[in-house]
Amino acid sequence: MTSRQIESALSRAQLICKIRGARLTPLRRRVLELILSSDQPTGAYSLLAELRRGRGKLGPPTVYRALEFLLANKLIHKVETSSAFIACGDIEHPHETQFMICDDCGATEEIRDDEIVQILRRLGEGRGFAVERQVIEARGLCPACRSAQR
Amino acid sequence: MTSRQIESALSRAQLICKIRGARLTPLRRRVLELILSSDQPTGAYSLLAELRRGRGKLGPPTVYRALEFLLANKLIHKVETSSAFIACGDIEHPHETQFMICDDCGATEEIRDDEIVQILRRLGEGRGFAVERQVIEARGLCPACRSAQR
DNA sequence: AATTGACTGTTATAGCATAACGAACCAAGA
DNA sequence: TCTTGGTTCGTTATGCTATAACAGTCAATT
Repeated sequence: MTSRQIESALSRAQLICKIRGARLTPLRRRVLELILSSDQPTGAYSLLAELRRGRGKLGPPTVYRALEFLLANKLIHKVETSSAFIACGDIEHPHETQFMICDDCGATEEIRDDEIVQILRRLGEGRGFAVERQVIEARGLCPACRSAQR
Repeated sequence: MTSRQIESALSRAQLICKIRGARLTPLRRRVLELILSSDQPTGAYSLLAELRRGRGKLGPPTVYRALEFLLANKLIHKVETSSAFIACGDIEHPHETQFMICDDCGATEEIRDDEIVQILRRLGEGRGFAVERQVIEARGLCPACRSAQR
């Protein structure tokens, strides 16, 4: 992502928060910026290390609280199988998301397929479950690592 | 699960391992037994505590290695969003699996839908990904906790 | 100025997982 | 039988992920 694109994403996030009455504080904005700046999912402690470069000694709760806010406002997603965080690709339209993750290089692609979301929801309903959140992640090899292996 | 059912499952696991040339040692068998005995997913450290009751002081690697073996032989599944382990419902037929998990009581139901598996695989293929493993978990409220809330 | 509520800082701790090394065990061939 | 090599297990130490609990800060409102 270019720094121009990052600025744009931050501005849009700021606007969305304003509309919702949520406060994208400097700390939260900074964490979002760090996540946007990385094209790979980022771990909480890696973010913490970056934060410390600018703000001195901070504890894990500082970054985890910021992440909690960003997740609640659907500005980022958590990749469960990597315990890492990635910027949401379309913050204007909150959505369930799916990930393809390369076991080799860690490349993580956000995909968005409504059919699979509907099917999983129906599977839940059929059993009386009220599905609140879906975690759908496929692990394997990305195209680049596939060719490299041959 | 009744103790008769547990015995049956253990025998079948033993047979499957024998056929495969895999060794279901006393330790691994004991860990599987503990997992079978619980109808909820069980955490590694909880298993460790149980093991210690019979065998004295043991370290985490002991139980994690046993879990690794049981996972590799598809005798158990890992519930990623709970960091916990649950017995496989059909060890004779290895399969991708999905889970419905209650955020309230932790009840976890293994479901098995081929359609969703195929769709996710195709989503991967369409992007050049070779999908090796699928994690599909729906979190929400189980029927019992739904009624209790009203 | 005082109060309230949200946000952040700080310390401590809990929970999950693996690295590294050595001992015990076991199977297979010399 | 003896050795050899591989697998399994015990043990210690450590690393990574996440949260509890409490104190300080700040802004907006009363």
